[in-house]
Amino acid sequence: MAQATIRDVAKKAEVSVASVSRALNGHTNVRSELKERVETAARELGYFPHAGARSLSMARAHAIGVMLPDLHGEFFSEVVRGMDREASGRGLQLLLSNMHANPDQAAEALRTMRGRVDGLIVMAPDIDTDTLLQHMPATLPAVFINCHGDAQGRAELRVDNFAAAAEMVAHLVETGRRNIVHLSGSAGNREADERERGYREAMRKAGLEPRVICGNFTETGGAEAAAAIIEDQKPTDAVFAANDMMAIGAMVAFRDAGIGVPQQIAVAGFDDVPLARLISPGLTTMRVNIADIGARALARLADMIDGRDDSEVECLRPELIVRQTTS
Amino acid sequence: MAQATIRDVAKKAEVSVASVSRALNGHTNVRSELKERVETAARELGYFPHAGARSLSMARAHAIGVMLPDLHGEFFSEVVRGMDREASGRGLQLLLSNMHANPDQAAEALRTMRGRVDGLIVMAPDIDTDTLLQHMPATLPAVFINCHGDAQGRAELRVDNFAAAAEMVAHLVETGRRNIVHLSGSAGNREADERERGYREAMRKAGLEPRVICGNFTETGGAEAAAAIIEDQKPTDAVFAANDMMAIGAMVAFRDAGIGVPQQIAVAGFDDVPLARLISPGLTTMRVNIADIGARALARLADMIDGRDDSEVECLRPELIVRQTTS
DNA sequence: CTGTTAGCGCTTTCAT
DNA sequence: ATGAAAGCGCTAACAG
Repeated sequence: MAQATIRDVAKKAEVSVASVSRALNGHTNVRSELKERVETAARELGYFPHAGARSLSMARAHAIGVMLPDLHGEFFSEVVRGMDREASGRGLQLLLSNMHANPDQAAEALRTMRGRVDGLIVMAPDIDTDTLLQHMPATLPAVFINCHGDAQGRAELRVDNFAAAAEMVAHLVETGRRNIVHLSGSAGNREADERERGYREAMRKAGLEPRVICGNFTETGGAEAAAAIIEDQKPTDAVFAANDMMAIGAMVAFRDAGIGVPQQIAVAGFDDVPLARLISPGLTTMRVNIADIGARALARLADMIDGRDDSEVECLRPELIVRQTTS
Repeated sequence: MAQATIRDVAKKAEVSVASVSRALNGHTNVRSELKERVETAARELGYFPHAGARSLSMARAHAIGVMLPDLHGEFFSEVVRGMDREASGRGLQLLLSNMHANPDQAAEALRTMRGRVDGLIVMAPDIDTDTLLQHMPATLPAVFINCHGDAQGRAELRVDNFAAAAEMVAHLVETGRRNIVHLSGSAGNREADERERGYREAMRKAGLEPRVICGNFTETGGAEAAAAIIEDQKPTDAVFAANDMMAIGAMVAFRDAGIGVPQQIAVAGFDDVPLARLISPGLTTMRVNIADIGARALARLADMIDGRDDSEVECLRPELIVRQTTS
């Protein structure tokens, strides 16, 4: 036998479907005797309301669509955890869609969200925002995280890579470093560019000469850069890598070459991956609070769904984590 | 203006809604001239089909409900990644629900899944399966992962924690360890219990005295346990933690205390989270292929939804990964 | 307080 | 090949 419907319950309790609906949804205008009869009938039939039908009728899905790229490890779980933190309190569920950097797949996923969710959180650093917007209803509330391109007035959330990188440089300068080399991230990557820009700006402000070595966000790249620095022989007392993995690669390479970290060369990264505090010496880095990004995105989206307009571009500021001290 | 509906498209294209439905869903019995008219109208109106209405009408949601406990980090992302791997190819989306070890919340989450998903994957090590079953439609296909209690003939997937833990202990004994302490997981957690049972059994078999410190699956817990071991001064040459994060916490604590790992104390974990091989020294552990669990659960569920019966209890056996050698 | 009825937006017979 | 109409399971006026 198929699942019991509200009509089956109504028949069994000898009332109308409207009364069943009222009774089960805790409306006050139902005699308690009737309410009890309905509850008994529902229990006996193993009845569960059909959330799909419910949301069609109420024009409210109580779900948020979440589009994420093929994220690895911590990052993925943290961002989802942050969303969940805000969602569960609001009675919202998360409909997940990983899009594997494939625009067609992403478009398809976006389309199938319509009518199942009340809003969308989209994180698609590799896909042009324009393309995405073409595949989602214009009236569907949405928040874009670190998007690529013009969000056309949609709500946005991004990480303030520029300011954060500048803050790191300022910190290094403050602790007496002068010859600070920047290991940049992959060319063309938006985050990498912003971090480099922050570095250059802060160096300029401090009256120091910038020196940039091109990297690629990998541990190996960090090691190679370290080798180049050693080879080069130019005076260097700090390396600021565009992410932690490069920083770690460089740090290990320096250590292997007998260079004291941080005594001779301080090494700083960006992200605060878990490994950053587990390695020794700890890595000074900028903590991007990933869970907060998810939480914030969801909170804003929930507000939009409740009718509050929002087309702001909000910037989350990473936090400086000092783990290398030259005492 | 609200979102365009199929009726708006029909009106604009001057055809019936039935034709619009047929045209847009690629049915063959539509004149191409008409089909084109419909597509144009849809485009001009910015029409996107309402997936919710669609699934009500077709009695098929093309979504899977996923109930997970409040998993930390890697584990969470890996299991979801595995599910996604199988789901996206089948055109299924994942509706996520984290239940925070709270049975009431879990029950509520389960109820709201009815009518939005075609099946359920439930992983709730802390909650009695009986309770869970009471809150889900009897006819809804479901796969239980590592559930706690009698699944009453429902499809099950579990990890052979008992045998795996025993294998780890045997390995430690084989490499000369004798005073092996077990850091247990959260009390009442089924996996934790099974791993402890495997430990005790293997110790008994080896004629060794078991020693268990209660943990909680967290890195901090591991660190605290290590402190207790150091404090305690009882001879200890190996620590087998019920999961990797505790093992890592303990390892770092030992290192900070100047204790050689693995020379003085070998540390072993369970799970093989990605971090386990990045940390130094590497962590000897039991590899639970987490992504595979998710993938397997989803594959079985998809089969059930397609009508294939399944009430099997499938056991996945973790694999020993040796990274610490005492040479 | 309770029942009747008209949708929510779509698919799918059943006619034509 | 196309249209009219009857649902899918529920909620929400609108009457009484």
